[in-house]
Amino acid sequence: MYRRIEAIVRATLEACAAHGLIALGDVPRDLSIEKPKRKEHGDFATTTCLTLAKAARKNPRELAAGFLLHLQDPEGILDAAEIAGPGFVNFRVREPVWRESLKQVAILQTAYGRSHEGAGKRVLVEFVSANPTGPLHVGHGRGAVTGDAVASLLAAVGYSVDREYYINDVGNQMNILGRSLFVRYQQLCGKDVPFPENHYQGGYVLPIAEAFRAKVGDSHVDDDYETNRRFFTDFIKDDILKGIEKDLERLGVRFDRWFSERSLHDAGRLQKVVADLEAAGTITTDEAGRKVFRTTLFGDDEDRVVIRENGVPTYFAADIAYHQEKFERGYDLCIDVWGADHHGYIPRVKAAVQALGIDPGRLEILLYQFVSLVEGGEQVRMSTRTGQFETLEDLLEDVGEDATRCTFVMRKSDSQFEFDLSQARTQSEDHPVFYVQYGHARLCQVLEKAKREGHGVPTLDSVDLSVLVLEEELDLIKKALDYPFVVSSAASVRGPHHIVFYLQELIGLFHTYYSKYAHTEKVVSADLRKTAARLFLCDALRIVVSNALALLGVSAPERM
RNA sequence: GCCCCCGUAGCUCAGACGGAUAGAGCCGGGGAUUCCUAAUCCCUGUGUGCCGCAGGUUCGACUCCUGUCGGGGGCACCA
Repeated sequence: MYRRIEAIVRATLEACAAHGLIALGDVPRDLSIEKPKRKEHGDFATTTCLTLAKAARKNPRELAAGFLLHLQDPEGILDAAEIAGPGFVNFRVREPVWRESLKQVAILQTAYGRSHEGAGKRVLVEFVSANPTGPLHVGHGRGAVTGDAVASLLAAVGYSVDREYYINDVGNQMNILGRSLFVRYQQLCGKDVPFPENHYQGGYVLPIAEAFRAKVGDSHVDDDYETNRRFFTDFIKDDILKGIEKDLERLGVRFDRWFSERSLHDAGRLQKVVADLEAAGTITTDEAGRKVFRTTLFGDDEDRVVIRENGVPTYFAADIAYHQEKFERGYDLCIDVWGADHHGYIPRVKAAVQALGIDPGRLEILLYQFVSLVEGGEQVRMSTRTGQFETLEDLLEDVGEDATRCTFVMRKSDSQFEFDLSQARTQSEDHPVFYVQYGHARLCQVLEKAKREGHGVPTLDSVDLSVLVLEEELDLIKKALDYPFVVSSAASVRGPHHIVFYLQELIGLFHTYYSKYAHTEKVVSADLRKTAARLFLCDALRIVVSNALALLGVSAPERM
């Protein structure tokens, strides 16, 4: 519907230009069709007459009058178009057009809401990518849900999307982790060794040490850790990764690929990319013998070391190679979902991408702000190293998968929010997600009941929607028809939270409708024409809600 | 010191490109169920929401610019 209004406005503007009212060159590409907040202002409104007034050197209202004079509505979908306020033009779409349009939902079914804006483009969303040094905590949950929902949104608007987890399985943290295992293992074997400072103290290491001992016995107690490092790090890393995968699976997050940083090292990609950039002159060797990437050439604050004096590459070096590798795989767009603590890292990665000859616009960094946990008014500090954190698993256990996902996805990712754990646990049954799910269940049960009484959802040709004359019914139709637009705009701003708000509004309208007419104009009644039309409407609503929930990764129960 | 994000109702948050009277949910009070699910609905609440504050741009600013205050985060040869 939005598109049809846009077409009318554009055609009208062209007609205006033909009559010399405005210059065609002044017509913006984006016509700013909006939905008025107030119902009296009609179904759609445009502000183009206000914006064009200046260039046309005309009074906005006068221009709007000219606009109406040349109104192009060949399909005759408009009921009214009028000037309002300083120069708005409000449109009211004919009711039969609205009703008829509802058939789109039934025609498209699960494809309703999808579009082709991203058709032919491949995008890679890389997210979570938490170091495999401990279980996922609540903060990671936000990154996981955000990344997953954004990926789904992009897929819904036609992109071919892959989800990827980058495993930082190289470096000092791995080393410390391996030693944490080693020492715990030694302690289990009865050896009195102190637990080193700054190592992973979390309780989760103990069962891993036990499993390790169960597997290898006491034979490695006296190993020299340094020479046997890989043995320990691999064991604990694999174990932790398995746990991470399990938590994510439970959250409904599945990756197409788990990409190991080590594989980049093993394939010699770091050396290669460094050599290439050296040849290009963007990496130079300094007086101390370090190789430095001159990211300042691309707008970074300072140059960044990629190969240390001792020849060991930095994490950044791996990241350059990783991004190069990602783009080489043929993605048109790469989205990295990072916690806000990494924001300082953006300029150098952008610089790297640019130095590699890739348009930095093809790399998008989506930051999500931290979740600050509050328990009974007290701030809960989180640290993997000290083992103090609320795990994602516990949260899932306490509040459930759907509420957890919804909690994260209903907030704009770049706003910080306070998560009250005690409140989340005690009030989990009041969560907005259930409001929406209940609405879905209610729709299903109405359809179910109708079926039991011999009323199926009518076919497209047989249904007569003209009997849907109640104001609430038209409101519902309009809202349902808004869905594709909501999906596109949510996708373009990478903001899945818009879907949640939309769902609440849609379901709210339905609950109101349902309750208001529970005694008078029920869906299933003796009036067969009304019953058929209303079942058609309910089924359309069910489709919209179910599609939207699927997009968010939240289940759509048929009964509750 | 420099950089990034946030600041909207008592609380948690929306507010798409600058537009008409800035919205939800939660919380408090009252009511609705012989009838498609009451995990729902309806009414209502104290609060004149100085949209953190002060300027600026504009016909018009919660939205854009500058400054300022408050909160969070960053400023590694850690990942």
